[in-house]
Amino acid sequence: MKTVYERADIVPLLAEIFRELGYEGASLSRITERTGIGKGSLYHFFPGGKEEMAAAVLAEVDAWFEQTIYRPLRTEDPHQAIAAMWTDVNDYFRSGRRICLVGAFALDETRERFSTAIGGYFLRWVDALRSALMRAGCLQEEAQALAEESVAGIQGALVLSRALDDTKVFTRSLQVLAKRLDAVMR
Amino acid sequence: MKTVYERADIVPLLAEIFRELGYEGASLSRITERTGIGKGSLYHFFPGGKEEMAAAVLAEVDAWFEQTIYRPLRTEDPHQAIAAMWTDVNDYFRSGRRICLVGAFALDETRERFSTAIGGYFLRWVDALRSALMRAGCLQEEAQALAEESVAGIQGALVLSRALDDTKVFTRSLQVLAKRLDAVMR
DNA sequence: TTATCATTGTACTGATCGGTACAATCTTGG
DNA sequence: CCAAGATTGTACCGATCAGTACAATGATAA
Repeated sequence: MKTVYERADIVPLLAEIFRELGYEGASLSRITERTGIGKGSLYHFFPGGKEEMAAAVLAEVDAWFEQTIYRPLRTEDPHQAIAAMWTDVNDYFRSGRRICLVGAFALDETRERFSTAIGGYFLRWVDALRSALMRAGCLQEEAQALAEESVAGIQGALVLSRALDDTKVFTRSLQVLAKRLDAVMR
Repeated sequence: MKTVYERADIVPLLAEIFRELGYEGASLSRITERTGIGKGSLYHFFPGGKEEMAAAVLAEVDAWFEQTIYRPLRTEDPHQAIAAMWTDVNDYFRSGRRICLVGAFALDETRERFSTAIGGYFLRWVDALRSALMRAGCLQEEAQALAEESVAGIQGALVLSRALDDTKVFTRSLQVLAKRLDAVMR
């Protein structure tokens, strides 16, 4: 018996493991144990080993946000795009039960390994949100501050809701942040 | 030649290492390498091994916040205590160059190990801040929401400023959060 | 001084780490 | 069908992991 995978099927499984265990905590044996995928397959699709696996996960996360969140913020109706962002983010992070892999990597030495990917993810999120806010009537400085506050607020809500083990903290935080943006968009 | 330590001298060194490397990333060999303290000494003071070391670090962090931040928020003049909180937090986290160990532990599986310590740290922070806000004239619900938003905002600012590698993001975020509290305290 | 006890450096253990080698198995195109 | 290449399971590698054992060294008090 032999199960055959594609690289595209493996990346989401890896993502969940890195999310739960962190980069250092995700050992090859725990990856094979949780996914049922042997080392042979893993090193066939990711010859660069664990670092390439994590890089692939980061790239997929980035692509999802780029397509689902950033691009609409930059190009579509700002009110609609921002409203969609709040609901998409709440769904994506499963009301705080799921963490932001990029944010978690930013906190420990893993940051050094993936600094450009991590920096780009947050830089483009803030930029895209600022763009939407400016098109909705905000001045540049105010839009920049609000965008930073929103993105940071999401990350902080993930930390706090997980620490308190309370998904309501996350959902409520998102509502507060959303209302703040609504208040300045005219 | 033999250097003699006390447990109280070791804990801050361990704290810095866990902060930079995370719980899984902080191996015994890297601890001895960075601190110059041998395994003999470490297991003499912390017979429970790495887990006891991390628990001691968490306890010291908690004690520092309890004494420096939480207690003043609960018992002293709320305006002064809140103002002191912002400056103390900015100093403690070195304008975002230093991370919150408790917040970082909350994000990966390390949370399971120390869930009560992690939950207590954030619960008491939010409670203390809410207490100060209520004494300053806030209604309970508003005070609770603002306290959660402030604590989460600090954690998020740490993530974002580290991801963007920009201490100004952290300091500016703290100023924005501080002004929001000032605005509702009358 | 000497006896006692706390503290430390070093050598060691078995387990697990990330990674490699490679033959066996599957899929696919001719 | 068969050949070629893609994919996988398993055994293995040296390095490092957390933790233990213990003798040597330091401080302390009688």
